[in-house]
This record gives sequence, C-alpha cells and structure tokens, in this order.
Amino acid sequence: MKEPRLRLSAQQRKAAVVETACRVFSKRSYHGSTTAEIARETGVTEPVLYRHFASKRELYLACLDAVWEQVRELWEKALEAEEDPANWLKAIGKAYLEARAAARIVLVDLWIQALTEAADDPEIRRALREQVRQVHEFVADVIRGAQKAGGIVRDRDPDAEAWIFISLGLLSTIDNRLGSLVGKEFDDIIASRRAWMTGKTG
Amino acid sequence: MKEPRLRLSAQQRKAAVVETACRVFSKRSYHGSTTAEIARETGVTEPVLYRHFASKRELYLACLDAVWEQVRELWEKALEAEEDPANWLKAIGKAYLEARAAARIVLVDLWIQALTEAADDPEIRRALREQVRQVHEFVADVIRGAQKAGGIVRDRDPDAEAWIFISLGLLSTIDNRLGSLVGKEFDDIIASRRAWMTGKTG
DNA sequence: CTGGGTAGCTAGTGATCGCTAACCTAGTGG
DNA sequence: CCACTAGGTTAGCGATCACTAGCTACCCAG
Repeated sequence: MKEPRLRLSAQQRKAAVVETACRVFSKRSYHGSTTAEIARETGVTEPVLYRHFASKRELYLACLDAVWEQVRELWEKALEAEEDPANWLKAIGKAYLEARAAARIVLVDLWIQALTEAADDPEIRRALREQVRQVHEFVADVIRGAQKAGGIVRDRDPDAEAWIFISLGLLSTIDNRLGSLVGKEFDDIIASRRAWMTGKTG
Repeated sequence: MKEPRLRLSAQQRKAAVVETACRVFSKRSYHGSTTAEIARETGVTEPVLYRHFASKRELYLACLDAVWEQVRELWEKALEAEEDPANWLKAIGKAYLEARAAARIVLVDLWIQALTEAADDPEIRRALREQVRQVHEFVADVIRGAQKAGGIVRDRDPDAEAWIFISLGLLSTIDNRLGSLVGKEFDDIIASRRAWMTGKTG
C-alpha cells in the first residue's frame, strides 16, 4: 500500500500538474508522452490528473497557455529592465535563451511538437495558430516601439522582422535539441541582425 | 478472405512502402503514426512491412534518408537549370516550395517531427543531426559558389547565411501547417534577403 | 462527536499498439 | 510434375495506452 501524498488544495495541485506536464510534453511528442509519466513525475496517481483535466489533450492545451503566459511575463520584465530601445529585441531574445538554458521555459519545444499533432487535431491547430499570432504581435510591437523611440531604423518592416526573430528562435531550439550544430555562428547571426536593425550596416 | 495484392519484386515493394511511409509520417508524429496505417495506405498488410524493415524505427530512418536524397536531386536539377549565380539560392528555395505545394516533398515536416523524438532516441537524433549538417553544407556550398561566380557579395558569411536560409524554411513549413499566418510578408522577407545577399541594399 | 466534501488511492477497463508465428500460393528450374 | 523460393495472407501475441469505478482518509463546519 502506497503512502498518500501531501494533500494540496485543488488549485495548487492543478498548477503542480501543469508545471510537470509542460516539462514532460516538451521532451517527448504528445503521443510519446504518457499520462502515467506525468502523474509519476508530479508525485501523484493518474486519477488525480483526470480530476483536474477532462482529457490528456485538455491538459496539453493548458500547458500551451501556461507556457506562453510565462514567456510573456518574462519578456515584460526584461523590457522594463532595459532602457535603451536599441537593445529591446536583444533583451527579450536573451531572456528567452537564458530561461531555456535554466530549463524553465519550453515554449518553442511545445510548438514544434504541437505542429506534428496539428494535422490531426483542429483544436490544437487553432490554439497553436492563435498563440503564434500573439507572439508575433508581441515581437512586432516591441519593434514598432523601438522604432518610435529611435532604437531601430524606421524603414524596417516590423512584421517581417518579427517573423525573422521567431524563425531564429526556431533555429536555436533545433540547435539546442540536436546538440549545438550551429555553434558560435548563431552569435554572428544575431550580431548581424542587430547591425541591420539599428542601421549600422556597412 | 482478402484478395492477395499485386505481386511486386522485393525492391519495388520496399520503395512503395517507403514512399507511403514518408507521407504518413509527415502528417502525424512518429508515435502518432501507426504501422497499420502505413500498411493500409500502401495497400498491403503489416507483416509485409516487417519483411523489409526490422522495426518501425528502421522504416522511419529509411524515410529520412529517402526524402533528403529526393531533395538533393531536386536541388541539383534546379541549379543546373539556373545560369545566373545571383538566382541560385532563390532557385533551390523555389524548387523546394513548389515540390512541397505539390505534396511531393516533406523534408522539413519530417525534421520537425523527428525533433520531438530525438530526446528519447539517440539513433534518430544522430541521423537527424547528420542530415541537417548535410543540408547546411549543401546550401553553404551553393552560397560559396555564387560568391565565386560573382552572384553574391563576398563579405557575407556563407555558413551563417545558410542557417538563415534553413530557418526560413522552418518558418515556411510552420506557416504551411498552420494555414498561412505569415502570408504575403514571407515574399517580402525573401526579397529583402535577396537584396542583402546581392548587395543591393540601400 | 459527527457527517459531508474533497483530495487521494487501488485496481482495473477496453482499445490499440508494434510485432510475429504459421500458413498460402503464384511463379520457376530441373 | 514436383519441389523450392518468395511475396503475400490470417490471426493473434504481450505490452501499453488513456481513462474510470469505487474505495479511503483527511479536514472542517455544526
């Protein structure tokens, strides 16, 4: 007979489950991750998951939301701490990479894996699509703000540049998962983009 | 009792299985795709798969190889058909996008999904890593060739630019799967990159 | 002291997964 | 005409999946 775990309030337990599930989902694929593993890593049994979420997919969608909320807060703090508009993009990029290195944030990892399920599952596709749109809007707004404040030259297209920012995040995630293929060239790319954005290109 | 299917030689049947498997794997995730579905879509029964491949994973790795081989041939033909070195990058990019639109090529789709399995499976990670490296090398070589031929300005870093080319391919694939979020801005991005590479930036 | 609400558990369910043993049968060479 | 090879099949294996019925134990209100 198993010792009953520490009794938490429903809210606390639900948050704990989501946190664990984000970590588990970000490692394997949706179908590759099992509810049994999420429960075990959380330190509870499976029925506890189903007390808080109607299905595995609903838990997954909750993870998507939770992680983007986390990233948004991280970025807002990073922007507050950075005064020079020329460094705003760099600040949120750096904040994301540092948080990922500390294994706290798994946004793009969840995206990549959600993509492989999106073909089957209209609900996941819709959620992912909306989230990507929000992230793009956030980044584009940062760029627009930096342009108004004089940190980025005006004739760069904020929407287009935001997409490039995101696609470099994708590249970085792949590099991270495959074990540093890009290497130091990634820093060169970032430096080159920064020069381009601030108008210091030869 | 089921009518026995058309009898093919081992080589023909194996090729047919790989072709079907590529299509099936590229839609769903590795764990989400079933050997039953691959068999059914091929028009045979499951044991036939296992006559040609020792396991589902071995079939998957064969798909990875086959698709990259396909893309490589496609790109080599596209390069032969394009005389102006300034258009070489555009040529292979366009060739890839057109082939994908015709649902013939699924390279990046397989990558994205292989990534979600790479954490678990060292063999998939190794294969994917090697393939990404080869694609990067191919693209970087195209850029170096174009530089020598005078189509691309010399002080662009071929390795860095090749990574950007790849990351835009990632973005395009995501856009394709989510149903055109980026839209016409993608063309703007490509045009902007081309101007940058050919030195016609203001 | 007690009874209801709730957070947790045990012990499964049917479905489906990757995979295989055993058999069938169309060709082919002697 | 027979034996053998090789590309098929049927039927079903054990394992594992998402999910659940039903019990227990703790906490707090009355």
